[in-house]
Amino acid sequence: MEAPAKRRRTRIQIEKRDLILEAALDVFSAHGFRGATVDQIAEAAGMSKPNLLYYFRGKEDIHTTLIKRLLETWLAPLRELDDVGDPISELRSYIRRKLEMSRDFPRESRLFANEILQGAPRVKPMLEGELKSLVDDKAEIIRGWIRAGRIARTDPYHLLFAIWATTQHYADFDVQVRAVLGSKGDGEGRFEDAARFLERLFLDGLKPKS
Amino acid sequence: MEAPAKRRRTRIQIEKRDLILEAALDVFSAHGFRGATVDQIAEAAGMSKPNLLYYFRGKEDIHTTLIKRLLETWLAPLRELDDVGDPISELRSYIRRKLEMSRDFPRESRLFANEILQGAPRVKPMLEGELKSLVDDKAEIIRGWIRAGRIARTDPYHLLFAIWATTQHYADFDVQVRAVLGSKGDGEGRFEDAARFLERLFLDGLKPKS
DNA sequence: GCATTTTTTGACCGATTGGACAAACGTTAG
DNA sequence: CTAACGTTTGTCCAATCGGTCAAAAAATGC
Repeated sequence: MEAPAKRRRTRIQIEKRDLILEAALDVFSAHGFRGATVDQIAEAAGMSKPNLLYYFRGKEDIHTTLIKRLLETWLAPLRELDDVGDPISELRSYIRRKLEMSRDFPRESRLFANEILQGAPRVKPMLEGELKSLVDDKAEIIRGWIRAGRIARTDPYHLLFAIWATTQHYADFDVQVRAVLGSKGDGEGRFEDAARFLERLFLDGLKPKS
Repeated sequence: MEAPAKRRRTRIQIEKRDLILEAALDVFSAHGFRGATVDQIAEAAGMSKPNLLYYFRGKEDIHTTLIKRLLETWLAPLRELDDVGDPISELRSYIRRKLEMSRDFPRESRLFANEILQGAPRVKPMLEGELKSLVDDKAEIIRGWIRAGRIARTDPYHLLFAIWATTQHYADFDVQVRAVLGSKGDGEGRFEDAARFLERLFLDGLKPKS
């Protein structure tokens, strides 16, 4: 039979594809796209290379499938940001969720960082389309908060950039963070310290002047 | 004669080595170490591959030379941070200099980011040694400012992480920043906006409570 | 000038890469 | 049991990789 392109998927096909994507996430996030080899992924998934290529059309196919999946969970926290609640606690929980994602899904963060660093050859359209319009929406919400005097005057876009940068830093630059903190950064305490620090940094500076 | 290992360098050797390093910075920062090929670097430098390999022992040699050079300029701004002046203006100029480096040396920033993302295989010792002790020193200075009540109470390490993350973000995630800002981010105005935003973010939140 | 040294290159090499393929093996429905 | 379909693998291939080498070309010193 033909490779599983558009056809109905078997139970085995679903399981094996998941297994491969899990292994590929390990390898791609650790070595980048060019640095990763199909053999490495196959071995990490516990199967032979031709077997792996029975489930995916090729290296590129695995990578794009992985990134497509990642983007959904990656943008979820931002989607939840809305103006029904208190602005400060909305932003607080957004920062916290982003930091938790760096702690719980560092491989996904590094995979994304790698893609952007290389010039986003495979996701540029999504950045300019879906991401941009989502950010535009949320920036308008934040501007509304500013107009209503509920948070301090600030640039919504650069605010979001700063939140992304600071939270993802703990996943993407993990080696450096650990190296600098030394034994202090060994457990998971560095994430709690970071949470405390970032909350103070962003929120104390965003409260409306009283 | 043998390749230029320890021997005295000719005028041509100095010029060509610089030319190669310049080309290699382009290629490595755009594709990462594994993603870059010696042929690409040679072509970017306008010479044949064997000619390039006459000036450097190999791909690895080019990369380490490049990173060694980069680290000096990269840590310079942090070295200048001392406690002779006003804490707030010291931090302000540190943030500004780091942001200017992202604007003026984005390739260097991406080269470094790439290295860290891959687990810092070539600079881990430097991170745990030189960088850590430098940061420890500066953290002690910041703690002194806090004890003296000259800036607000905060975690010096995570403060530095946040400054690194936010400023380097504009170089490392440049494609994403441009995509989200759209036409607004076309010129160099985004750096001025970022400078204004970051200054407010860090310094308004760090002023001692009055 | 000429001899020596430095620089440049075309041709080549072994290793690794992503991928193709057909044959073998398992599984399942009648 | 058996035919049909799904799964797995050993083997192979062309392309690309980093790097070598000897010989030609250019520069340099006298």
